[in-house]
Amino acid sequence: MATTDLHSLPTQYDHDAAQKRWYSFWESRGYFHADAADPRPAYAIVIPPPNVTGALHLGHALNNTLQDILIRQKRMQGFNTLWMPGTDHAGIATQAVVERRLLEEEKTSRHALGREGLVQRIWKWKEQYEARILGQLKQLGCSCDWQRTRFTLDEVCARAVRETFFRLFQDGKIYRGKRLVNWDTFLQTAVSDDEVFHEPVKGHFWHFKYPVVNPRPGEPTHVTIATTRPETMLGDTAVAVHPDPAAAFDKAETELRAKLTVAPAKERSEIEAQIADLSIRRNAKLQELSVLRDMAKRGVQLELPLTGRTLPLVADEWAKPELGSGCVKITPAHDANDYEVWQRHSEIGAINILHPDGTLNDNVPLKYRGLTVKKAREAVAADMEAARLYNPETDREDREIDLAHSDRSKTPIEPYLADQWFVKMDELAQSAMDAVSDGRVTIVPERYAKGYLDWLTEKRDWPIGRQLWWGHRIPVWIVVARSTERFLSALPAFLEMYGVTTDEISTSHDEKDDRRGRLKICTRSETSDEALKALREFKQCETWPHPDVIGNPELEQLCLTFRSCIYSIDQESDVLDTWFSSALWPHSTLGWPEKTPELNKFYPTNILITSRDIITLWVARMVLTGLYNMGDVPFREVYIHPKILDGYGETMSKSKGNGIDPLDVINKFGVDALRFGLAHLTTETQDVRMPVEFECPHCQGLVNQTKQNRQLPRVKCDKCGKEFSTQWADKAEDKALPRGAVVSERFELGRNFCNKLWNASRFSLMNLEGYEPGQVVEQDLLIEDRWLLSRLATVTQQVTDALEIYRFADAARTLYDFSWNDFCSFYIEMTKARFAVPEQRPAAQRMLANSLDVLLRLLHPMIPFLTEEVWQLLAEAAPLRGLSKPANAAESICIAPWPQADASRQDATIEEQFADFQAVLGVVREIRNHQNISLKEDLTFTVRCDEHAADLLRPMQPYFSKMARATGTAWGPEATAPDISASVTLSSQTGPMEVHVDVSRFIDVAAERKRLEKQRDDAVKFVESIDKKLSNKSFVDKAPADVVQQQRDKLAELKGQLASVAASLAKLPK
RNA sequence: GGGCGCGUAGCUCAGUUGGUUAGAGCGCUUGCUUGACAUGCAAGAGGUCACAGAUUCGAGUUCUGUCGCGCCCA
Repeated sequence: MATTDLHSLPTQYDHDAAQKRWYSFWESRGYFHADAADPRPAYAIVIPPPNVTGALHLGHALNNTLQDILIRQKRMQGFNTLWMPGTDHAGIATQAVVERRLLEEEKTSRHALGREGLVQRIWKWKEQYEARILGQLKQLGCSCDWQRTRFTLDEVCARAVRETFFRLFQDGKIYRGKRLVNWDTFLQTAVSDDEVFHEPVKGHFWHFKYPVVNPRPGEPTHVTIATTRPETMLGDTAVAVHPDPAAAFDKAETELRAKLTVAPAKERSEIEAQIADLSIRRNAKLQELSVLRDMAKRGVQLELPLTGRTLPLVADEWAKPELGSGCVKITPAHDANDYEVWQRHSEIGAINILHPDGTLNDNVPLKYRGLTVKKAREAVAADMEAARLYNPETDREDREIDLAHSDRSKTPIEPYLADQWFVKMDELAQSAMDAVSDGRVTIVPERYAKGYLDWLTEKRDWPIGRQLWWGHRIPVWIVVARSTERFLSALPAFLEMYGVTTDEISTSHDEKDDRRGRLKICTRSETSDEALKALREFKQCETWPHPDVIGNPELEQLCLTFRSCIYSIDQESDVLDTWFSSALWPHSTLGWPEKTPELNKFYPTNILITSRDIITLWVARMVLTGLYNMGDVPFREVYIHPKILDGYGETMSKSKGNGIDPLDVINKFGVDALRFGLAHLTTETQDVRMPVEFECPHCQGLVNQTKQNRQLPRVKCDKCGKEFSTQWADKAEDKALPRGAVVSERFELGRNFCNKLWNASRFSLMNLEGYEPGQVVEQDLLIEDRWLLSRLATVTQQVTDALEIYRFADAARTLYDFSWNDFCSFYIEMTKARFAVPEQRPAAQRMLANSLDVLLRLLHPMIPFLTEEVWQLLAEAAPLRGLSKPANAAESICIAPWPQADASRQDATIEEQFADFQAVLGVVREIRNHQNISLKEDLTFTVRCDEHAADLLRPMQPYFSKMARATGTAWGPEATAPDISASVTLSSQTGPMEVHVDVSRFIDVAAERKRLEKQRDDAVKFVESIDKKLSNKSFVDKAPADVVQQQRDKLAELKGQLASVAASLAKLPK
């Protein structure tokens, strides 16, 4: 490597240059690659695969920075370290994005392109975004093993998905049933509960009358029901009334009374009013509801208006006597609660009234078919009015309705009865609960374990099918057979001809949701799919014999059997939910189901780092599939990191316009600053607020981002008045303006810190000229050296410990304080003079090179680029380093050993000496400032203290001169104050010390009086508070003796201090 | 409705088992073109720790309640 002129390094850290230089260096040396054969103990993390829908945001930057910090530290600690990278195909999100672009840019649709065509287009999108995402991770400095990069839809993951599905199927844990799903009528797919958000919209509450068929005398002729969705009446299959209305009223009243007893005063009147209302209702309704209940028991039918159908009145607890009319219409195919009623009264049936696109289907009367929900609603209301079963004047209330919307298409969700694939969760969920309950998996912070367990406790079956094209196709064929027996007996021989053994398929036809003769065949491999494709072709071909069977009588015979014994055979068209494939991520990426050396070495991984919103969706499912497939948990620990919010406490998102692009931060502050800033804010408290600013591209001024301006395509700078564009710029005239980056001042801390380190390094490097390695013996070490080594030992231990328990902020803050205060402000300042003294220079150089070396290594996981930059420069100046046995430094800091805390260096006396020194130094500086004495003026001072303290302070003399331009003229119990002095009494570990600075040449009497009076007032207050404590008998009796003694000592000291302040005041000229 | 969390300096946050007069960064004030660093140096102002009670000799810290904010689940 070319030698660098160490005297010409820039005074500001050039982050761009370092970032460009070192990433490729690390990669080319293969430092990030893990070898399964490497015998060192393993340390592995799998990345939470970012989805290929878009680019990375600040949350990803945080998530990945934390992983990289651990990975880099563990690599330095000598582990065989693997960080497994990859991306997620994000089925619905990605398909939706690509479809939207097809529509916007090419005015075409998936239907025009076809399944293959669309999937090809999405692959193209994926290639583009994957490259971008992986590039971003590299810019962040992530030390992933890129050779192993996986994608949830690639062939390795696909094999794991297929094998898992097959095993679950074979185990009877996969079934298909009719279930109510959240139907997105725009995307025409089911979406999971997690992909749904609720938003209140203005709507109405409608009251309809349904006539009773043949009521007996005295019985009601009509039943009134209420609904927010009138059109769903066309799918009603029952009306429910409570089976025991009297008991229901009692129960409601008891609950209200219980609430009343514990309610705060101001809520009582409201609850009392509710109880009164209930009582009135009871009197008015109970009679009628009891009659209706009896009618229901008798099997009375109601007329369903507009349809010509009748439906039963049923007794079910879902009907709440205390609400509305007390009766409720039941639409099992379009309402979750009604669906439950159907489960209890299977005879009522369910009628789906919607097409997948949200228009009404053929299960409704002709005149409503094809109408949208909105149009149908109007039509139903009008027709009910015409039938005099509804009066818009009296039977319609305005109401705010909490309506479910699809997260992906932003359109209202329709509850919809559809065929759906499920995984039975009973045993699987239990296994995942056990793993956390018994500590095989630890969740940090601990409180998140509760949500995890609560969610799993419900053991809700996992809906895994999606009506999409982008994803792993469900490996199942559906056969509708005339004779299942004949089909199944012929199948093995057929498969054998295609090289498929019977253990490659699994069949099932015993689910209650399957019609008779309907058979599911799950295929384990592509080969079995090929065989079944051929079978389908033989079944469907119109001219027989098919050319492929000619000359093969055995095959022909089998095919003839199939042609006669089955109606159809089709491949399932649904794909699997993306979470099904990401659930396998920790073992699929390592090659499962093959027994690879990687699995053997790196599974279970050590830790998973993720955000709290996917603990259930992802973490829980990884645990249960890991246990199911591998028989062991996927990771030992889960660390949940904070969420970054904007200045208003809102989550950052692209659609709100309040998100930060990490690249903007990297460009402005450098990636090391970004990483350090992120680590610094990763405390145990969760949400982190980050006020966001636009950076004006004209004047670099910062413009606060507000709820108003964050949605605008152009923003006017309030500093220079010029305009710039934002992410919303769409029109050409807006786009023509220069773009204003979105950043946060919170990264200045990291930028300033990096610059500080850079300059400390620069100073060190400039002073290493002529460095020669050599042993540093104890006599070579000066006070500041021993102090620094003591501090360094402590800091090394603290940082190591903090990272061990994921206290990232503690580690960052410890390093920040040590680097800035101890290393820069004191050590470097104190040691500076030695470089000019030839006999002191070699030891000072060795000491400086060594301590910088250790500090760089401690900082490397957080700020990898700067530390590598300096490490390489240091290698030029001082290739052999170390105090006792200088040795060649590692060729890269990436692979340098993590520092060991040397406890023998921890020296209490030195630290005490330093504390005293710093305290006295502070006094001198304080007085210089208060007296407004220029730094050009020399000062003298005396210190009155005990001999011990004097012995510690005397050797520090040169440093007072160097760092405060002041000379101590007397130390010890006999030291006296100069005639005209400014004084401070302070308490140190060794006892009280009086510092008197001679200000005879400068005295500003008024300023000094002010200062002393403040000191006196503070001390008086303090004395009072301690006096109060000590005169409290129970404090003296009950508090531990050492605490009491401490207060007594303090009081004595304060009194001394007060006397000395009073004396100083008295001495001041009037 | 249930669960989890938060409320500490103008802003963003620390504060580990209760024990000196509660800390940091930014911002603000004053003074410094100090031979590493103005992205810097030195000094300073600024807090009834949301509110009310309880426990305790002692509470920012423990408990209960109230208010405000956020998130998750139903």
